[in-house]
Parts: sequence; C-alpha cells; structure tokens
Amino acid sequence: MEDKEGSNPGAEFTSDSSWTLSGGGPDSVSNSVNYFFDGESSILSEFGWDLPTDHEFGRFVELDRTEARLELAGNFSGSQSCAAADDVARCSVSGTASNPGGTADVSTSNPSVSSSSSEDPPEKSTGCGGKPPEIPSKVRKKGQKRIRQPRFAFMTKSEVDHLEDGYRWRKYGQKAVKNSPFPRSYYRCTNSKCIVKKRVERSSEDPTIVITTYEGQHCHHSVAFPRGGLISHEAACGGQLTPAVSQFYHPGVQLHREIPLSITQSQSQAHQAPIDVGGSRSEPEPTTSKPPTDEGLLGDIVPPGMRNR
DNA sequence: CGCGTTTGACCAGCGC
DNA sequence: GCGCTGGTCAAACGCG
Repeated sequence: MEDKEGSNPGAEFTSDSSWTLSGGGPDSVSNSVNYFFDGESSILSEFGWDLPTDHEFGRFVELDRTEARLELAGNFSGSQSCAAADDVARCSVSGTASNPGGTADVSTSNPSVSSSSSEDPPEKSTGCGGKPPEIPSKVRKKGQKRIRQPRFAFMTKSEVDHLEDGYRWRKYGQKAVKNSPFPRSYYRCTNSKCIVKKRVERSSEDPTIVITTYEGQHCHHSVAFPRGGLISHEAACGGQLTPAVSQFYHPGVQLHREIPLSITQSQSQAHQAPIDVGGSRSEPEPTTSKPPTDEGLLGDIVPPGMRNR
C-alpha cells in the first residue's frame, strides 16, 4: 500500500495528533523491547496490571483524560519520559481511577495532584465497577460530553494487530488515521458490563509495532481464551470487582507467558487467585519452549492458535 | 442462530 | 463559523 511518509523523524511516533510516544525510533525499536518502562509500573498497578518494571515488553504510557482530547500529557522522550510518565500517572490515577480493586496506592500518594484530574465527575466510575457509566449509544448524543477513562498505551512488536490479552473483544469500528497508512481499530470488551475499550493501530514508523491503547479497566476476570471457554466474568462483574486484568498476558508476545510468574508483586495475591494468571491459565499453545530471545520476545509472536478468529 | 466483523454515516470536539 | 479528525453507531454481512 502506500506508506506515504516516513515523515516522522524517527524519534517519536505520533499516532494521533494528540499523543506521542517515543522509544528511540524504529531502529532502537527492533532491539528494544525495552521501549520504555520508566516509572510506569505505578501506572500499571493502577490498572491492576503489575509488571516488573525492568521487564522488557513494551512501553506503557498512560494517557490521561484531560479536558477534551489531551490524551497524553507530555511526550516521552529520553529522560523526560520518566517525569512525564510519572506526571501523567499521578494525574490520572487520582481521578477516576480506577482500580476497582480499590488500590490506587502508588500514585495516589500525591493527593495534591488528584485535583489535576479535576474534571472528571465523581460519578463516573470506571467499568462496571460502579455502574454503566457510559450512556449507550446515541442517547449520549448532544450535551453529554464524552467521558474519558484513564487510559494507557503500550507498544508491542507483533505481526497481528489484535493481540490476545486474555479478554474478548469485539471490534466496533475502524478508521483511517491521519498520517498513518494503517487504520485504527476500535475494540470493546464483550462483557456487557465491562466498558473497557481499546484501540489498536500500527505504528506508521514501524509497521511491526502495534500500539494498543486501553481505556478503562476490566471489572471482571479475563476470560482466558475463547477456545478455552469463558470464565464466569459476569459473576465477577456482579460480585466484587477484582483486580481487573489480573494478569497481563500478552499473547502477542510469547514471552508474556513468563510475565505472570514474575509479576507477582503487590498483587501476587490476585495472581494466585483462582482465576490465576493468564499465563498459567489454560492457554492453548505450546509454544512455551520457545526461548525468549530478544527476537522472540517481540519479534516472533503471533501465537499460532491464539487468534480467536 | 448467535456472535463477530465490516463499513458508511453521523456526531462531538478542536483548531484555525 | 467552518472544516477536519477522532470516535461511535448500527445495518449488513460472514462464519461457525
């Protein structure tokens, strides 16, 4: 097709006009699984995703929901990333935050910041944790402002656009993105009570990079994989919320099989819970034996039978 | 038949 | 005020 431009200097990837990520450019990308990961562990934990900060995976960038479109405060580049990320993190956390599990320890540490999130109406709870915050469809139409949930994005080197993360998603839209030859896909958690959404797009810089942006937080357990059968997420929803994404299983990247294992930190409890981590869950493929080489980590992914469809 | 994807249209927010 | 762009809807369609 037409990859129109390499316009980007290479240092930063800009997906929408609104946010910028930068890990060092396409080149560095290849060898850098370490896209980023600065102080984001806090962010992740906010979302219930605990990952070893030093783990190489992809960069998590929390996008915040400020007034209207500012999705990411500041751009991440070099050392700034830390600060920036940190800022964002604190900022958003406080607001709606999210952790249905209820633990927004990390960033909340900065109470003052919380105000920054200002605008979000208290009522706006994320996910089914509170109640269907989002006015369904057209009803929302006029007057109502789009409510943004805390979000964060991460980049993953993958061949497949839609990476399995243990949840089931339904695509509800696709749109061409400006400055990018690749379309952006919009997904929504299939759990009727869960309002988590995610956007998936490819980096115009490096087509092998998939940028996934999550918005909101799951209020139910992962469903493992379609084939494996669903887990009573409904129940989870109705009942008490759980540390949402109890695990960060990113099938798109084989290595993640290990993640759950190493993840166990603050939420280790959760991980050990019955629901267990996706990694340990009944995942289909046997690819385990694959040595997580750098290449393997982000390079070869595409779990054989992971795609549900 | 149920569920998920595709796709064109519509709407909201933002920048100029 | 206007145009652009992102985000969402929903009908149509495909697949198992």
